[in-house]
Formats: sequence, C-alpha cells, structure tokens
Amino acid sequence: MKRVRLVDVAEVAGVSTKTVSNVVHDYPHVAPELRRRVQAAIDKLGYRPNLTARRLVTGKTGMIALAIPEIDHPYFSELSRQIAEEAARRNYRVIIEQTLGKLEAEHAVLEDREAGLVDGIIFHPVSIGALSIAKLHHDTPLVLLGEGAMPATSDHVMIDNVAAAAEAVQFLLGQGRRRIAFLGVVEDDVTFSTDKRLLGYQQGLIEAGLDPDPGLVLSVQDFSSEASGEAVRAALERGVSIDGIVCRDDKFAAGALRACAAAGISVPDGIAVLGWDDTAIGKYTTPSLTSVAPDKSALASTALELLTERIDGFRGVGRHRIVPHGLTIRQSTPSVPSELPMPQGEPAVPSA
Amino acid sequence: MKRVRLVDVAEVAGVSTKTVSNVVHDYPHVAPELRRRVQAAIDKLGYRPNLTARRLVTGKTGMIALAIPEIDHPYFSELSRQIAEEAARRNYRVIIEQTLGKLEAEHAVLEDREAGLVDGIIFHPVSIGALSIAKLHHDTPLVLLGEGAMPATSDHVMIDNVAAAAEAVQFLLGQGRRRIAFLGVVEDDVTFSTDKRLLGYQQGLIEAGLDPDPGLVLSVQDFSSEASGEAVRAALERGVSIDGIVCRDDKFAAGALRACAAAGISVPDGIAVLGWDDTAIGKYTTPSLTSVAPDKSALASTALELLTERIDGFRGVGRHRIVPHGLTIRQSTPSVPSELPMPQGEPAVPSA
DNA sequence: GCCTCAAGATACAGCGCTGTAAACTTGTAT
DNA sequence: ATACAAGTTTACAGCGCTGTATCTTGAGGC
Repeated sequence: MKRVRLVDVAEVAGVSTKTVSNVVHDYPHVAPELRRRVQAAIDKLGYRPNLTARRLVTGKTGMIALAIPEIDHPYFSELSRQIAEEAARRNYRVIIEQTLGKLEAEHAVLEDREAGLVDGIIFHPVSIGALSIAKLHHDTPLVLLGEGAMPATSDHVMIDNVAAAAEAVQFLLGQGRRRIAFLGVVEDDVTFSTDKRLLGYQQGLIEAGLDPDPGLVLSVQDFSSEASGEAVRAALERGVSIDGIVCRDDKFAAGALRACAAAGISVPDGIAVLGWDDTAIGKYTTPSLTSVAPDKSALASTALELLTERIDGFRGVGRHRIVPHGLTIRQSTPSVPSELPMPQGEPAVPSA
Repeated sequence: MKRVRLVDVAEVAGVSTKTVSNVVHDYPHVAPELRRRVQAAIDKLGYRPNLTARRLVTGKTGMIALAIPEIDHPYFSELSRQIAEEAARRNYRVIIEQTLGKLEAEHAVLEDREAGLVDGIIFHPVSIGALSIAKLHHDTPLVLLGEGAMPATSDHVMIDNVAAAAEAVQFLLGQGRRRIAFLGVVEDDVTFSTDKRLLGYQQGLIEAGLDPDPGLVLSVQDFSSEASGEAVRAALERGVSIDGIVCRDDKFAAGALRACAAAGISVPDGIAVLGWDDTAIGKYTTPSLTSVAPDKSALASTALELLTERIDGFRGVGRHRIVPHGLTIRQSTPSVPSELPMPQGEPAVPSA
C-alpha cells in the first residue's frame, strides 16, 4: 500500500501536479470546476501531503524546539502548556527537549547538530553560561527564558525577579511581619534565579528601613522539598525567630509548610509562607500557598513573538523583555489586606 | 550566510558527496586518510546535515507523536517524561500534541492530515470511541494508552485497573476499614477509567464478602479537586458513615483530604484516603497521599517497544499489554502493616 | 604476467513537493 | 477586429540528501 502522492492525484484528476498543489494550498486562482475535480481525486485517493518533502523545498519546518530542564516539574509543564498552545495558534508544533539542567544536554541544544529540524528554539538554560551560549549558538533563531545566562546577542524573556521578591517582602511587611526569612540558597550551587530573588528580598527589607539579618537567609542541601523542610526545621530548632518566609520556589515552600506543621507552628498565624512560580503545588498544600505568579501566558506569547520575528528574518541584537508578574494570594499568608500597593511589574512591551 | 551543504564539504575535501555522506554515517569502508580529510572539511565549514533532506530520502523521521489530554496534568507530565526518555534511548524525538480530551482534537491526531511528520503515534484517548479509532486510523503505527477506547486492531498498554482497585479496597479492608467509599464518578461523564476502577472497587468488596453500599459511591460535579472536596463534604453532612475512600485520582483525593480536614475528621485515623496515579500531588498534600502507582516507566518502555516493532514493519492484530502497578504508601492510610499480600499485577511481557 | 576479487570511491537518479516563469485562455477596451 | 490585461494552468528545475549500480585500484593466486 504505497503512499498516495501529488502525481497520483494529478493523474486521476487529469491536471498538473502544480494545480493539485494549488488546490491543497487554497490558491485563489483555480477555476471552481477544476478545484472540484481535484478535490474529488484527493478525497477518493485519501491523499495527504508529505510534510517532509514540503519542508525540504520551503526550508521551513513549522516546528520549534522547547528546551527545558524537566518536563514534569510543575512550573515547566505549566509553561510548556502555554507555549504549546501559543505555538499552535501560530501554526507551529513544539518538540520538547529535556536537559535535566545538565551542561552536556544544554550544549547539545545549541550545537543543534542536525540542522533543518526546527525553525527556532526556546531555551531555558540552567548550567550553561552566557559566553558558551554566544559561542555555540548557530544561526537558528533562539529565545532564552529564565534568569540564567543572557548573552547580549540573544533574545530573552523573564519577569523582574528582583522587583517581585522585593514586593513579596513588602507584602509580608505590610502584614506586620518583621522577621522574614529567605529560603532557597542551595549551598555551592546558587542559581541565577536564587541570586536575583535573594537580592530582591534584601532590597525589599532595606527599602522598608530594615536591616537584613544574615541569619534569616536559610540554605538548603538540594532542590528537594525534603531538604527545604529540613532547613526550616533546623533553623527553628536553632531558635531563630521567624514570622515569615519567602521561598525560592513552591517546592521549597511546601517543605517549609511541613516543617512548620511538624514544629507545631501555625501557618500563617505563626509564620507566613510565600512560594514562587504559582504552580499547582500551591493548590494542594495545607494551607494552600500564596505564591509569586509569573505571567506564564505572557511569557509564552512574548517568547513566541520574539522567536517568530527572528524566524521571519529579524536580525538585530538581543532584545530583553520583562513580562508581568503578580501574587496569587492563598491561605499561607494572612488574609488581612495589605496597605501597600502591589505593583505588577512592567507590562510586556509588544514590539511594533 | 548560506547553510553549508554536503556538496560544499565535498568540494573542499575534493571528494564526492557520497563519500562525505559515508564519513558522516561512519560507513566502515572509507580510507583513513580520506576520512581525515573529509572530517577536516566538515569541521572547517561547520557542516551539519540537513535532517529534512535525509528524511525525505530515507522515509524515516525519527520522531514520534505523543498525544495526551493535558501536558500539565501531573500524571501526563510524569508519563511524558518517561516516554521522552525512553524515546531518546531509542533515538527518537517526541513531539507532544495536547488534545484537552476534545473529540475534534482526538480526531485530528488520527487523521494525521499531514503525513511524513512522525514515524508513529502514542495516543492516550479520552473522548473518541474504539470504532472511530479503527475507522480514522491510517497506516501510521499507533499505540494506545489508558483505559479508553481499545479497538482490537490497535496495540494498547495499560495497567489492570480492576485488579488495582480491588487491591486498594483489600488494602483498606486489611486495615480494618469497612465503610469504604468510592470517589470519582463524574455525573453524565463516566470515563472508561472511572468505570474500571469502580468495578474493581465493587469486586474488592464482594470478594471480601461485603455488600457494596450504593450510598458509598460518591459522585462529583466535574474533574476538579474542589468538586471532589464538595462531594465528600456533602456526603459527610448527609451523615454517611465512611472510614475509607478510594479515589479515582490524586486530584480527587486531594479534595477529599481538604473536606475531611474541614469536617474535623482526621486522616488516616478517622478516614483513610487512597489516591490514584501516584503523582507528585501526593507528596505535597497533608497528610501525604497513599496512591495506586502505575509503573509509568514500564508503561513508557512497553509502549515504545510495541511502537518501534510496528515502525520496523510488524503487521498484525492489536496486541494488548498489561504493565505492573503497585501502591505507594504514605500518610493518608494507617501505617499498620496489612495482613493481606499485595499482588503487584502481571509483569510486563516483553515480546521475543 | 594475467586474472580475480574485495575494498574504496563515485555518478546519478530520485525521495515528493513548491517556486518560477512561461504558456495559454478568456474578457474588455480600443 | 486587435491589443492588452487579468485570470488560469502548466513545465520544469531543484531543495539536500542517500541507495544503487558502477567503476577503479591494488593485492593475491596461479
């Protein structure tokens, strides 16, 4: 059962292959009668165009690669969904590449050893540095995500992490908390994200006239929620006085919640806990989690906008976009209204 | 900056394009000296083979489609990860197609309007029926996942849902529970999965000599954890006596947990709660969730095994494989050891 | 010294499609 | 009637690669 080709349809319909192609593509200048005849032949034979052949001649694959550390990490799976849907809207398909944050895999993403597979790449780097990106990157259009490396040569989208962290601190301060901890510095492996968030945390305190207490910066063994729980438990045991925790991400916040529960401390009454990323995790914890909420939808649409512009021929230095963030307020912080206004970050700036 | 082609390399190296191709493919019969020269030219020019062209001539794309309802549902994202990793091991790339369980999208998956995009499809159907699958399915190799439609003509992989549900019931019975409820029948929309699990639940009770109480089958408005919580709350308010709940999935279990907490009922002391799918959700709830655990890794490897066999030419009627399941025991069920042995389901049957 | 054979290298066709340009067919203005 | 524009259809090259068949070369056997 050989696959039906354009020529087969053409033969049956008694026209040239190009006319069949024109019908397939809804080219306007085809006589109605012919169009009908060709369509009948297509239906009769069950013709389906061979995408690979089309790609070879057009040079467009209609696919983009999404390279992320972990498919099944809630933040990335939720982001992937947004990106996949936005891509579908623009008639692109997405192929997901999992790097596990490994340098080797991240190199592979850029080295892109086989060309012509995708029209562009959306890449959330973890380990690789800006220099390596600039060096390894070929001419495949690329948009970077996250707070990792951001070489000036590449397009890049993220939220304002520093501002968001400062706002998170302000939010807790506005509820009367004064001993606010930051949870999330993994020893010997300070990621860019953690760095920015920690900076914002300190900035928020300073702006409020408070003196950041180094003893309130809690470091964690690894990226598991167990380790973060352990860090909080240890701090509590040391007798560190804490009435609020800003966490590097929701996983860490979940660990903090457990540690508080184990120590018999009520959340949010005793300690307010604030997560980051607004993932589904926050809906399932007890209490549910207040969390810094990157606008994932804006992240996705901005990334695709930049990427498609590059695909469509834009050449220029790297553009850096900040997309909005908010705060999803749930049970892990007090429900008293904050007196402080909550700025929402700069709006995304769609280019003209 | 034109892309470097095989002919460019050939010209620089002073050989035929085929020889370059042979070097690229590590074809053994190439003289060492020539190989060196060609490799030097490849490196110098930064040649990367054009996959699309290769595909056109070989007819293989090296890609498989994974069609699932929701990318960001924990079960599917975890399963996707397994499948992506297993596929990578076999040198396939995965392109993820999200159907949202919509009939139209599911049709599109099978109609596969553009051929030559993927070598095979792994599909977890929700809405589409067996007949439609059989009717719409072209010749692209296909493996079905889940408890949905399973036409005799297609390969199919799942766990033994009936057995797993019966075992879950037995597990609770073994801990002395007698008023075990089933949570998860969404009104007017009984999925195949729910159906099977409900059947196993009833079977488990009957096998233990108990009479299933219809009042213990709790129906839920929709697939959210809020709705499931509401269903449990309502049952409790009606005064239904319950000491254990087997839930259709972890989301529903999370809702049940909340409802119990709200009603002041301790889990697992008052009511034991058992989820399904062993997703990450279960790690973040309080208490953490005991859950029926499909062997996702086996699911993935079996699906890929069947699929690659088809891709490699196997023609035959649909094969149906059952992969193992277990029970991940956490805090939402009592920690007393069960006296009943916990069968683990049939092992996966790798074909010869 | 001649023949055979395997390894090494190549020429060439063609995978299935679309872009280009050219050919042909009307309809309309002159 | 004639020219010309607009609408319609087609021939053909070629995207970049690999499979097949073929050719070349040098070693080994008699």
